[in-house]
Amino acid sequence: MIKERLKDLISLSIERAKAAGELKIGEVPEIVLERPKEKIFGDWATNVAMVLASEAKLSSLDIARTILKYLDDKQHFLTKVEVAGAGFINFFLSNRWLSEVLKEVDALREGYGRSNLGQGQKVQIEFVSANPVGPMHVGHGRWAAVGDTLANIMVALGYEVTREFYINDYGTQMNIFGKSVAVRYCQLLGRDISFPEDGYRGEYIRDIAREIVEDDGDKYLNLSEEEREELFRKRAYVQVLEHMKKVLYDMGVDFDVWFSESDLHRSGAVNTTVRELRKRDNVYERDGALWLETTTFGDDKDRVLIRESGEPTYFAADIAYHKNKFERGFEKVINLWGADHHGYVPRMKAAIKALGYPEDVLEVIIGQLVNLYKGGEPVRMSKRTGEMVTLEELLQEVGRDAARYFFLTRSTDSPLDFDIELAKRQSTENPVYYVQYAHARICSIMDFAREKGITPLPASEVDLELLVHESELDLMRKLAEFGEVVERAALQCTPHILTRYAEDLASLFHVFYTQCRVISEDRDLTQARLTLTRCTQIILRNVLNLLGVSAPRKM
RNA sequence: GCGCCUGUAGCUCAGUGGAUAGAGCGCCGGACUUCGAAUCCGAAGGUCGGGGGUUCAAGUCCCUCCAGGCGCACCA
Repeated sequence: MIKERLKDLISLSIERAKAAGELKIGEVPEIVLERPKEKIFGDWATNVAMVLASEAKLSSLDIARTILKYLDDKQHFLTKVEVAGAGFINFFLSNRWLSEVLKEVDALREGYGRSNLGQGQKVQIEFVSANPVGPMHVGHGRWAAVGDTLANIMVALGYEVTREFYINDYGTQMNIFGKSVAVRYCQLLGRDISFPEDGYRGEYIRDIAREIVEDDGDKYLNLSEEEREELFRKRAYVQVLEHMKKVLYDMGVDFDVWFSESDLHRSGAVNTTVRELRKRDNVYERDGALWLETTTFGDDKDRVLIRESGEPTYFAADIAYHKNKFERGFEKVINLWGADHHGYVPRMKAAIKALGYPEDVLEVIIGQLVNLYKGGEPVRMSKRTGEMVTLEELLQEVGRDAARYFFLTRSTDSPLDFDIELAKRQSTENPVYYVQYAHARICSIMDFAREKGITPLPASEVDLELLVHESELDLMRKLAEFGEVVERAALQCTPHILTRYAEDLASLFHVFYTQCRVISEDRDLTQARLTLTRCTQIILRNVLNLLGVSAPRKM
């Protein structure tokens, strides 16, 4: 890596200056190299002179000049080094290293951008985990896109990733769900009973009931209320779950594990977990309930594990779930939760500590909510009235590529305003089409070359030093950044930076295309530019692939 | 009241403690006899919510205030 070579070069220079008595400092600090925002400041810059200023009791400019004086570029991969601004040292690399980048891209293809950073570390990413009592909303779509993309990125970096969906198929809401379907069923068959106050009022409940009537008629009318509710709960649950799987699959998300909360109760895992917490002496009884002392591990109040009624809480099951995750050997567990659950984080972390696991094996990404708009007007959504736009409808309206891409353009810390009208109306100006257009354009150029009887040569046989135009160099520099961007997206859990990268890359290609003719009479230059074009195509595909967005040949 | 997130161009948002704060959309003006004009070029547009502090350097870190969102269950 060029960056490491530069660092060594700088360290060495500082050592020499020290030895010569021109810099009176202790240890040579960690050399920080950054990519300047402005290319007039070179390919890389370091702030080390400014960092040393106070210690060496010299102006940062003087230090920078001293470092420069002792810099020894034996290999001549630098074309220029300068001191600038408040004491930056800017490094300008020869264009040869950019040619090397093209050769690497061309050789590695879809492997470019991948690495073994993760070293096979076992990571579990739990996301979406929507309650199986109704259709998913657009917020779930955001977590689906973010979680799946993060998983793609981590897989590319050599982590062993499991995508997991936790099914909350237990507890009061499931009972209410069964009851809601049962009441609608009876109503459809002419019984005059009122709908429960806390029931799910969505139209989909009626649809499910109607299907049951169509399939089996009135044969469940004679069952007891309890029997009917239980039967319908199971039947409706399966239907809802299958539907969620289908919608997520249509969105390109394929979970490895669908983990049932009920199983934790059935298998006794919840009881075992509570017993272990008891054994560790972190629980106590009060008001007839069993409490976990989460406050000793950073929570602001203690939490109930077993209710007065003897039923374990959702929290107790969730602790058992996380214990199960660690028992399965995951070294890192990432949960994506909506902002409406952020208050839950300290208690979950506390529970993990209470079980004796280190706190940082669990990382919770809190994603802000999605606000839906239609033509500038907010769309009111309410679970109670059942008035909502489902993820399925959104996908049908705007399409998978646009939906995924849109969900990934913003930081998870920012709420996402999703205007359906806008997304549809702007469909041709949507950034996703901008990026895809660049790819389609490249495909078209490659076809054109073939029609002209030109066979593109491998990068290693092409004179890439011919690529000297500003737009060519800019494009190559952007290609060179890809690996770092992918790594940063993984380490900071910020998949959205990939969409920005994709747009930058597409933009630089469009500029290059406008300013440089790819296929011309100059055979060597044509080959060089075809190589650059092909490498751009490869990276566009790689980044779109990570985002789960298609790279069309034609649009 | 307490906690978390947010506040950056007309709008929607980027911005790993560094140099002249960026992009898309919108608005205005240009560019197709030649590889895809779903493109490109140019112009306009900013007290980075306010005030303190840390630092050689703050949109970024700390404190405080203001505004908005979301939480604060023996619900899930």
